[in-house]
Amino acid sequence: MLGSGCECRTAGASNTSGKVGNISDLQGRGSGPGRPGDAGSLRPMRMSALFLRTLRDDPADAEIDSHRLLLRAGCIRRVASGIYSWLPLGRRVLAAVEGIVRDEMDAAGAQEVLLPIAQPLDLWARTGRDATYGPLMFRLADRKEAGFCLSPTAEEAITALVAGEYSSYRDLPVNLYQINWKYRDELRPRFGLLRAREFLMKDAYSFHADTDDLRRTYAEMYAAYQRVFTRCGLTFRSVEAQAGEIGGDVNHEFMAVAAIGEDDFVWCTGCDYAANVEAARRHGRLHQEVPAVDAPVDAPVDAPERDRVHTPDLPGIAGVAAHLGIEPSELLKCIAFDVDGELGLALVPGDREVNPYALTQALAPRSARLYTDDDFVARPDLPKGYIGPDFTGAALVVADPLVGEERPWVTGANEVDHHVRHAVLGRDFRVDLWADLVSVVSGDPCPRCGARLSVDRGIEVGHVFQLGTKYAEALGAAYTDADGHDHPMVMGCYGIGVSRIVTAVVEEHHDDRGIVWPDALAPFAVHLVVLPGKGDTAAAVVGAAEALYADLRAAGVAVLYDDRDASPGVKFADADLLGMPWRVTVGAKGVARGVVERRRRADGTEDEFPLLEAAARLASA
RNA sequence: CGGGGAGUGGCGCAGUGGUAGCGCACCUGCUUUGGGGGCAGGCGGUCGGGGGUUCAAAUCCCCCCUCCCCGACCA
Repeated sequence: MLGSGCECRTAGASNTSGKVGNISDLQGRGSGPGRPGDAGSLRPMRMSALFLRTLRDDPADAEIDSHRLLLRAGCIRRVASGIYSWLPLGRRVLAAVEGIVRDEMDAAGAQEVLLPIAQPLDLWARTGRDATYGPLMFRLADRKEAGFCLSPTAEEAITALVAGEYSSYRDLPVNLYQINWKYRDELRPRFGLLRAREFLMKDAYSFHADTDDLRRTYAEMYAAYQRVFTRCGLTFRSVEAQAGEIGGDVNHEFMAVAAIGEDDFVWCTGCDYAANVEAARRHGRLHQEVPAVDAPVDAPVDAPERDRVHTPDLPGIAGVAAHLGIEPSELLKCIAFDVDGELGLALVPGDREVNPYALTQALAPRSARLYTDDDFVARPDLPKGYIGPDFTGAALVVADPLVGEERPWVTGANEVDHHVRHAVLGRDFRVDLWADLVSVVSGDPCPRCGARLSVDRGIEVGHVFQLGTKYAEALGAAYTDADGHDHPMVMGCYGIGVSRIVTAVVEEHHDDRGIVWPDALAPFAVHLVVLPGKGDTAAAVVGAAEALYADLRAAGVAVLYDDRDASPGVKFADADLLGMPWRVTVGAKGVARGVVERRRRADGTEDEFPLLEAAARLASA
């Protein structure tokens, strides 16, 4: 599985060394000037001059560790809900992530562009997405009342751009990317940078003559993504995702494993199967024995006749189970859905939930969706909470194979405040269609190998799609083939949440004292602390620290020098909070013995160097 | 959008009708110096905004704004 360590790969073009934990990995990081999200090289800095104020107390509105620590460490400050300023330390981390992304995108053959953030709504009308995005888009009007939006993504803009430039199969393929701010007016921004309304995203778009060519680039980008997240120090999994309504066949999400993540994903403990909860399926009985559609099933001989029980004011599974003294799994849950305007019922055991995506998939090409509260209001004959599988108004009954077990069920009586016991498949109710319907839970069998599946939470840090021709057709991105025929270009798109990675990294790499930056992302490689003390030796200690600082600068080491007039406790606490990979202490104790001390933030291990050799040793450590 | 909570100095908080406070941070001085030390003295607040009640409003009433949390198809 994927480890959390930093891959043996340097972060910037000017690196000369590739050893893990090498301070020089931080040298010269950054890219050329003028790009959004480019902080330039990592210059050394005196802490007395750094724009930084650390917070001793936790901000009251920060709920998760990464948000709390990024605020306390002075990396970010909130400006509005879901909108943040990036201060120098945070800015450097963001730039480091950008550098890695840029490095891998360039290596994968993608070319960097920069598209406008302010985009005309007309452009979005051409694909109809101005309507589907709806209030999720920030909208504005210019002085002539022309509509604009702040780009939430850029398929339209890039496709229109390519359509205007390229028209021949000889031009293809081409893969373009940008790193730019994106805007989504989220229903509920939360968790700091995790669900923000303004966020930095790398979005790439590839254009191809055919699907085979798309698949080649898709595979290359997939591999590049794995390198990006590995280099960022994230523990992650790539998972199969549900093909959304946006179009496209194959797509994968990259999930950083995190308890506070907003997305569940499923992975197999026995093979490499992994999928998000929408796309995930368990190994159901469909794979072994599939009852014929509408086939009667023999009832167990000894099943008692079904009988009604009074269950007043108990429209929920848990309440009914408790009332009757049975397990939720003994109940048959009947979920109402709409299929092309008719009522359908989905049957699953009471301890299971219907996966709405699985239902939709099972009934395709018919259009199916679960009932909402409004639907129930429109159907007062349907006793929500007391629906049984034999409800006479149901045009279609779909059941998960878990319902095919030969046993009696407790289920709704189709009458408010009443359930029935001993409802038996084949005798008391029918099933029109068997389909995998339940959401996967931990412990379910893997659909590929049968081993145990596990459900975990993650932060979606990347997503790759094979889009197909939807956008090319809508925006006229076509090419002429060798025979002179026109075809729409086949597209892929590939996103990475750059600012979200920063939060995901802190979630994974911190302790109770502060952030523990991975080497590849740290704002500085070395946090140099001077402890002059009082007395005759103070000047000598400061002199030694100043000399070491100068030498490290000369050696090109990214060093943050805590030259403040503060107590040792304050300096050490701040060093722990800020989380640079190495802390180097020049104090009276050490200087008296002619040494400086070095401490690894990640594990607390310490060692010493002779004062005179310190700069050279640290620069090449 | 529904429910809940909160807006008082940079951060964390107290203050329920009568002169706006505490801790941290910040400034000055002294002291201390290997894990957020001590003493003394300071700077800093339209108490989210508007309206109202009152002799008097951070405090009571009305409206608005902002922020946070939970939920927003599982019967």
